[in-house]
Amino acid sequence: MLELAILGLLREQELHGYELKKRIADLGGNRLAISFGSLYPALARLEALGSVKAVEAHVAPVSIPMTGSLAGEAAAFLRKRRPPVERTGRARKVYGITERGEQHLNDLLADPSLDDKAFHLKVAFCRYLPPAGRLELFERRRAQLTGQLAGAHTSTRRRGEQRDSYLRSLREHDTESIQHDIAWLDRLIASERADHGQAQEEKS
Amino acid sequence: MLELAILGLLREQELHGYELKKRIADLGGNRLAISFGSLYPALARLEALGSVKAVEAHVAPVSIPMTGSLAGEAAAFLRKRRPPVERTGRARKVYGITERGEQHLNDLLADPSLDDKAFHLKVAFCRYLPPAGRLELFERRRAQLTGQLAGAHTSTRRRGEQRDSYLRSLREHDTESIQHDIAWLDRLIASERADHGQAQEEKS
DNA sequence: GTCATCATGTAAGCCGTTACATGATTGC
DNA sequence: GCAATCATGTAACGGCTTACATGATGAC
Repeated sequence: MLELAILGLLREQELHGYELKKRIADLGGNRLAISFGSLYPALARLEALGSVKAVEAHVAPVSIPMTGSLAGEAAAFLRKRRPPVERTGRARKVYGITERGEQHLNDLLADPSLDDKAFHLKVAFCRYLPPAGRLELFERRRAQLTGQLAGAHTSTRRRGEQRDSYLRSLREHDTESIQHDIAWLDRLIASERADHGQAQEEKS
Repeated sequence: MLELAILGLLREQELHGYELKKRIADLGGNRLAISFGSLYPALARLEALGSVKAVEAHVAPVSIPMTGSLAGEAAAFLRKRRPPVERTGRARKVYGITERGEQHLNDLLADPSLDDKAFHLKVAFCRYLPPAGRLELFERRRAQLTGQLAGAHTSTRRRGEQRDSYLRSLREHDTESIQHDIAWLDRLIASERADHGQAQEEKS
């Protein structure tokens, strides 16, 4: 979950831990906020796995031109030349995603777990999935939600349930929320299929 | 969280572990499902704390009349008299809430944490809260959600954000969902205030 | 000169999970 | 007789949190 968020964000741009934390938090209106105590060890883990590696910061708009790719040795040299005292607080470690990391991200996006948080993240990064993978993701989630809706129907009306207006209101609101989610998924699915159809046409 | 669910359910009726698990799961359309590996230790913990105690099952509509309180010794005796071979699978341990447990439940309902799951459970059992506590619960949640909405406004429009239609759609849908939640809370709050007003009138 | 913010990390602990072990009852 | 379901528990492990430790920079 955390790793999905990290890799997804790094895939777009190199970032250091502190910044990653902020981005992850606002990736889901604070619902996905995580602590440093889990972020830094996660980064270390990903680095050990080779999914991520520390790189020189070309963070400030222009610090050293750096025309695109500047291989590992040079980057490492530059990083070591200024351990303390720069222009920033305690030395930042800027991370970038590796090729292995991109594969790792693909794996995480494909994995079948679909709890609320995981699904949110997967949608946030589903642009990195092939169209078929996206469609499958949306449809799996849809099936899951319709299942929950069916469950709500049959489970309703236990003793008490009827008398307690709060519980009744809660269930009603839940049902509406799920239906709202399903309607949204249906729009996503429809537009995905439309794109797919278009792509097919262009091929022929 | 687990303890809140257990105490909330036991406050209404005595139940055994296996049944509790099912009830907890459908208290939130499977979003709150928990495993036995956390349920049974939690029950043991609550029993050790004196919030809950094992009682004789008067589970089948009428088994033994049991006029109200029948103290621990007798209950234990009855329970031990039939370890295997009854009418049920492996001997069930039926739990009931104690007075300490009711206090414990009140404490848990009052505690300030308000993540999605905790809030869901608190609403499910808010009938056990005094009217003022309910109102406070709803309003704290409302404030939290409006905060998230404000955050979404300012954080939008990072690089990429604009171009990625999935991320845009996700944020849009999130915003709608939160607004839907707030509207629901507003109805709850209004009706709570109406009840409160009525209660006040009746007093005078 | 002191406070807020930026920045990285470690250690202890909580709360939950999966996997395993056990066994009785019911229905086919 | 065998599988599904009911029923209770333990052990190992995972992922995240809080609290702590450290320190630099910039603003006032």
